[in-house]
Amino acid sequence: MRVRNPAAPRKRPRQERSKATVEVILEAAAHVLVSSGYEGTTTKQVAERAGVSIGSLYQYFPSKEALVAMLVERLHQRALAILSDKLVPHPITDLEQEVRELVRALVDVYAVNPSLQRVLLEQAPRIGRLQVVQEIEARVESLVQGVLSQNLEFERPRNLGLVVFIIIRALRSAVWATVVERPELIGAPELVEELTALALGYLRPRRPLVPGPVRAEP
Amino acid sequence: MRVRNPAAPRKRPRQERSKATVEVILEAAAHVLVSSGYEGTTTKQVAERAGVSIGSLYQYFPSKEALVAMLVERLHQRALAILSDKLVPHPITDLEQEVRELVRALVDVYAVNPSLQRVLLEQAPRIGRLQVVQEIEARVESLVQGVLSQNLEFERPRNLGLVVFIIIRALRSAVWATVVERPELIGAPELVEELTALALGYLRPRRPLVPGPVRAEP
Amino acid sequence: MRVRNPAAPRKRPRQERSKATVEVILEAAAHVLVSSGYEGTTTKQVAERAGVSIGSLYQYFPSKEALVAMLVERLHQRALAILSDKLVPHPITDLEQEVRELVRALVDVYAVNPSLQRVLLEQAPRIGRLQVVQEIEARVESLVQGVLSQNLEFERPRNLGLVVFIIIRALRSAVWATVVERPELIGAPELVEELTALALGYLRPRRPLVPGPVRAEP
Amino acid sequence: MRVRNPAAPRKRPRQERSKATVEVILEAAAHVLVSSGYEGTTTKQVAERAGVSIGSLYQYFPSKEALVAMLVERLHQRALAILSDKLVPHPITDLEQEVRELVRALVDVYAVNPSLQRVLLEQAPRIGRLQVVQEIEARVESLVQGVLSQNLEFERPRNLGLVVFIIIRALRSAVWATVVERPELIGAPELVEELTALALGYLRPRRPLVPGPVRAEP
DNA sequence: AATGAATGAGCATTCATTCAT
DNA sequence: CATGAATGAATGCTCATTCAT
Repeated sequence: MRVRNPAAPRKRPRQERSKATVEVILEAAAHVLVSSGYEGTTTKQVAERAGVSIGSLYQYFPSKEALVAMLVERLHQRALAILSDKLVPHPITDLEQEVRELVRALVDVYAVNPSLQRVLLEQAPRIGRLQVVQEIEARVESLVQGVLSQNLEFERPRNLGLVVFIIIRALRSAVWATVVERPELIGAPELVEELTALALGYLRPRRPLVPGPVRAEP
Repeated sequence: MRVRNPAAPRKRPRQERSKATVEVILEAAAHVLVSSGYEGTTTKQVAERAGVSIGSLYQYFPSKEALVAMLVERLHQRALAILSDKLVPHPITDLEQEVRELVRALVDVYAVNPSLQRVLLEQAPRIGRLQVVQEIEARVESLVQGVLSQNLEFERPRNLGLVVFIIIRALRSAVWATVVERPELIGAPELVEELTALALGYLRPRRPLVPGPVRAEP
Repeated sequence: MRVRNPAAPRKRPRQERSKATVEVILEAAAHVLVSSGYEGTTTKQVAERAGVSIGSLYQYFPSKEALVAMLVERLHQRALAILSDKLVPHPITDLEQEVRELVRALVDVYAVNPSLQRVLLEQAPRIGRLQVVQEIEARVESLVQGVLSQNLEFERPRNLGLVVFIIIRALRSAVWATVVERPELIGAPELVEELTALALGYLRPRRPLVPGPVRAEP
Repeated sequence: MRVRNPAAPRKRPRQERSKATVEVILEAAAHVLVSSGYEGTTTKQVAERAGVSIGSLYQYFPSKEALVAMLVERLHQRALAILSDKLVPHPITDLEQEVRELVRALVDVYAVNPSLQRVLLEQAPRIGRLQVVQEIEARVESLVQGVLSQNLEFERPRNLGLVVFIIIRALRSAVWATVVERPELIGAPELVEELTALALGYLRPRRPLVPGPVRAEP
């Protein structure tokens, strides 16, 4: 009766050689996943590309799933680190500027190895729906809702939950699509401006959030 | 040894019985794909569910890939049919109403058998990137651009291509996410209103597109 | 979730070709099991020896275990058929003759392909402890006990259950050992005589079971 | 590529520490063999349970087979030690008593760690047919034959070799079966009596072996 | 000696596809 | 045209064994 959780790394490597091997395997896995997709990726391919034996791969990752799970976990830890700073509840003094920065952070998150993210998030079965992922999704949503609820007032009654749901999906997908289909736009100020306009135009608060010179358009 | 293009249907069935068999196989394939995912689907399962022999399946589809490709093609043809009506170049008299209807059409497109669309669009490797699909994508984009370029004038200079790219991705993903994650909202007028607001807020033309009473908010 | 019983044959072959394939596979399996032992037997070896592809083997037997289980079942069905006739409860008129015949039947059972029986009964994990086997063991024991309890009277009080347990093991192992270690003795009347003497000497009833000429030794 | 005889221990440990390590490994091996069977036992498991590295295990045993062989050898040496005392050729004065003691010795031999004996004798491939084992088998057989030939006279002409062969197998298997299937009977005087009866009833000499009071039953 | 990371042949099993009937 | 038996390359994974440290 082997009941080990197949998505847990087999051992925490302590020695240098081990750590290096783990890294080399993870890098190879990322590469192969990108070029072959989840199902198309074989542990043998990964081992070969990593320049280690198939046995070594299984020394550190008890299954193909565990290998991919480790990659997914790393990905999300990085994403969370980038986003959580900006999403700490706080009074907003300049909505436009804050949205702009959030958009920039979002672009940063998705701009790193998007092909890998695609495979990991879309194709990897269940793994993409991992605990960590769910948590982060929910957390981002509630952070955004928290920030908005304390700082916005709409012209008409709106379901804030739905607004948050929509704005997150809209922004994320627009960024995502840009990264995948128009990578040359990454880093262009124009992209950030347009996405900021998308968000602000949608939120469209009743009155300027900051006292200041009257603006033609709130 | 694959020598033929494996994504082309082996024959155009002309006889009634053949046509029926093809339909029955496609239905079975759709069903199995939804319940087992792309890689989890076996041609044998499909043949069994269709009530035909595996040999017959291969009579009509030279490969598993061709079978799935046929399904993808039909999906996109249906989507195109739904959308193209609304996207014929024409002078816009009521932007808000047109956008609302486009949003409704979009919801209609994605609300039909989303589980199947999910499998077909997300999991099926390369097939999702089929020629037909690319063409339809491009066509929708150019239709939207055509409509907008003849009817909109922005407050500030904007890259219309980028605007179209972004608005399409934003709307499409928001609809898609709703279908997948909040299916109970499908059909709710609230959803259509919010998505319409998303689009209009982003486009935000300088002045009302139609002569009429001055509105506080364009 | 595949929960098929792995020891059940995958299909009941109805067609001639199938039946022949099954037989050819079972023969090959028996051969390989004898020469390589249970663990040493690979499905590939079996398929090769049978002259069929590995895929065909799995068409008829869903696992290595199922393949061996089928062999075990056949073995025991044959054994039971041979023994059950002699063990129907009945009044014994000539104990010596009956024991002699039972011994002959026992020799017959174990004389057929003993090497295979050895592998199947000793090495095959759990399979050897299959339902059928347990049932047959118990049935033989109770049949023997039934026959003896109605026909024997001992000089001293004895635990009949233990007597039956011992006599069955002693006889069976002696036969078994002969088959394995002294196969040339199979069929020799001498062997049957000695084994009969072993059984009768152990049972040693108080008085002759049949009226007849006085015998020096009861 | 195995070049050395894989069943020979790699070195004769001379130092205390080495000897202790060997013992600890053997104990661990015994334990793991019992709980996992021969094929289920991995050298890694054994090393871990022994608290030594896998490298150290291979320092003392060149192969898994050699490790098991050492255990088998020890088992048989112990058995031989127990039995050979009773089997030194000597004039028999009280056959019944001698047989009884031999039976007791036999029970002692098999009653110690029967689970391990089972694995070692039944499952371990070929190892069970080791040279040492064969020798011991033959020696016991000849010892028994020696004792009997000098002390017994049968009513009818019998093949003494066959008699010895049968009685050894019958007794041994009955004891073995008891140990495995009815362990609660080990140590019960009843068991020894029945097995003694089995042996005496089979040998059934023409006349009492010792002068003394006439007995109703030899 | 001791360690444990690394090795890789080998295994049971699956499934898209072919082709004789 | 239909059938389904047959095919066999390919996969994830194990474990006895080696060898650099």
